[in-house]
Amino acid sequence: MPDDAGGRGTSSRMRDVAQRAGVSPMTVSRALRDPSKVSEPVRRRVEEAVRAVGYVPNRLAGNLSSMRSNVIGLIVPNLDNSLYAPTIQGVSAVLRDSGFQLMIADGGYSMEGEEALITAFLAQQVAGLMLHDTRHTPAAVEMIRRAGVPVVETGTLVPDPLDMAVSYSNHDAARAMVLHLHRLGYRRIAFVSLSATHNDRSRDRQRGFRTAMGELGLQAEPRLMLEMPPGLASGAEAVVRLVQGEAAPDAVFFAGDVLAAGALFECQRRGWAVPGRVALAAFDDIDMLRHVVPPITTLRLPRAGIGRRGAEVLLDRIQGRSQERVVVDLGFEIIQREST
Amino acid sequence: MPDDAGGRGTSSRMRDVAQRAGVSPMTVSRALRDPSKVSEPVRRRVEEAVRAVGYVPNRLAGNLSSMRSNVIGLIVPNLDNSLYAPTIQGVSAVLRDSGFQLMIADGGYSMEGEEALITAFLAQQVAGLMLHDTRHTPAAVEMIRRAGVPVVETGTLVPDPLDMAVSYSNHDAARAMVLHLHRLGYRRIAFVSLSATHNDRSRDRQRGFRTAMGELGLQAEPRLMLEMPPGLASGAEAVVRLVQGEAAPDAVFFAGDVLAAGALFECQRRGWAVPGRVALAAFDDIDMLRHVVPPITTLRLPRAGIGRRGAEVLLDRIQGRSQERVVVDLGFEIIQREST
DNA sequence: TTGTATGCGTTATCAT
DNA sequence: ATGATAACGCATACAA
Repeated sequence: MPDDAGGRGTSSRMRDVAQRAGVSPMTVSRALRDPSKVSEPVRRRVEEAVRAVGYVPNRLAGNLSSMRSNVIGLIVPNLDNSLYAPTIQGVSAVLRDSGFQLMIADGGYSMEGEEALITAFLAQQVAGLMLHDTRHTPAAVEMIRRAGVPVVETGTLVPDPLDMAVSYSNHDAARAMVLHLHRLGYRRIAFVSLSATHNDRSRDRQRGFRTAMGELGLQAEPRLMLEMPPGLASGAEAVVRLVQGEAAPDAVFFAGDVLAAGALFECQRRGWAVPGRVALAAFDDIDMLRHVVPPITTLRLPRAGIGRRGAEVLLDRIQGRSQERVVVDLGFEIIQREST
Repeated sequence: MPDDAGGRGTSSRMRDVAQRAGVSPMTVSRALRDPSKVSEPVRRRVEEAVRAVGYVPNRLAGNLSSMRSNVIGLIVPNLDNSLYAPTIQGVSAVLRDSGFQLMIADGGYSMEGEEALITAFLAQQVAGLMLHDTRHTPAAVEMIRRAGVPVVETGTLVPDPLDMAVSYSNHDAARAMVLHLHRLGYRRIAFVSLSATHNDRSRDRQRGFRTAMGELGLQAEPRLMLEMPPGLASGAEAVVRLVQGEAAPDAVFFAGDVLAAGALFECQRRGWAVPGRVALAAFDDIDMLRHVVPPITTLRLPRAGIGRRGAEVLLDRIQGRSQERVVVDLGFEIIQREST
């Protein structure tokens, strides 16, 4: 239907614009990047020529020539999961009017996967990196160091970030929820999380749980600590196993929103009163947890803020507004609802 | 902590590798891109030199020189919403081992926003574009045509795609659900969707609803057709307004999973039997709908498949395996559950 | 204010 | 099988 006969379009270059405007390519370059550096009539002629030939600058060439880059690379463990949507959205919002573009990939919960992506992103000459994971292969660390690109780690607050960090403490958040449950009167508190093997967030949350239980002089019984695969069904299975087990807990703390929701739905199906039969608490405040019956007590994490602030500190460094290697703790909130 | 004294790292170039291996840069280039074109000993020396200097190729320079690109641009209306997560994941999975990178941005439900992003992506010299929206500004269409980049539109099946299309028919899906509800015995069917003004999917679903009602000889009463903002709360509000209105429906079809879930939770709160007092049907099968009580009847859409297949047809064209301008209908399924 | 020469790091092309 | 040379499209540095 288009009249290009199926062939590849032939995009115009700066030279074409220059000819049409009766100036040199260099003047076109200036007129486009800093109009104030060019006389008014020339500026107008260039603008007109740009429109006339439908000129779209080639940023590859521009970036190569200027030794700069307008691309930010973001690596998350997983894209299927909606968990990172708010973070990505936050990054995207900050980048939108900055002239920077966002390159995204998922590393699949493996350090090797992440390393491959870091290589690819560095090859792409990204101006900065945002990494959700906080554990990396030595090779990845070495590459990043050599390349000298600014990096923000966002998954959890670590004592020794690669470069910068913007996050919250998974350890402290988990600990805080346990203390909260204790204040509410719960004593036999169970903990359900995803596997900690390949996930530093889960690991930190487990540690936080143990820390709190220790502080309270309570037992962190192995029978009451479960690791489950992701998904609503896992939450359902976990709550059944715990409540019907020998050492039934009075509260179950799920280190994941989806797990908690799955557990609640299972309780609804079985007619188990929440929190009468068992109290439920979650980690991460997705909208759903507020609307289910009963609404679920949870931790509100700064997901979108991490994206926004992360992108901001990265741009600050890239654009030379700051040399600092900041570490930002965006904190968390406990949202007490009717499930506890 | 790193010993680079805070300075930008100085990455090695092909020339450095070449010197170390005692060959010309051109030989290094060949050794890296097509090892079979180089002698065995040279290949080994190059590999060793690459490792020794920690060489990471500069794909910007490579792309510029070869007039090719290894970047795919994806524009979705929204990133906050988890709706597009499976699609993005599908694209990402196909691209993972292809050597292509994914650039993502959100256009914010506006054609102007999309146009700006298309410009930015073309400036970035993307090899192909995936657009979720199927309506575009004339300027955007013209730019794409001139650039000659392959494009896949994924939001809904349209009669005249820009280039290629991989999707399902929102119209047919909505129609099918209405016919399904009718077969189940429902006659007063209400329809709740997002605003159709800036969303071609919503518009198609509304049309599908009207088509079906017409075919059934039923009234598509304006009182029973609501447009709501997104969110669980909207679904709750909608179901209350409808059920407590003068013309209470026996079934409400929500053109959105979140709206339907919000409605169900509201029914739970009010003790309204579902489907006794009112039946609920949804559009889009998120995991949650299967686990709530009662599970909600819905349409299963090929979200991930759209991402996968879309990326595949794009790569086929980019890599010259196909010249065809395919249009792929991935269909949909009705999932009958207990809410209807 | 504008233009000229040169280079960014790689690959295409043509030689050897 | 390997190398020399010339682009790719633009921006830096300097000259006019």
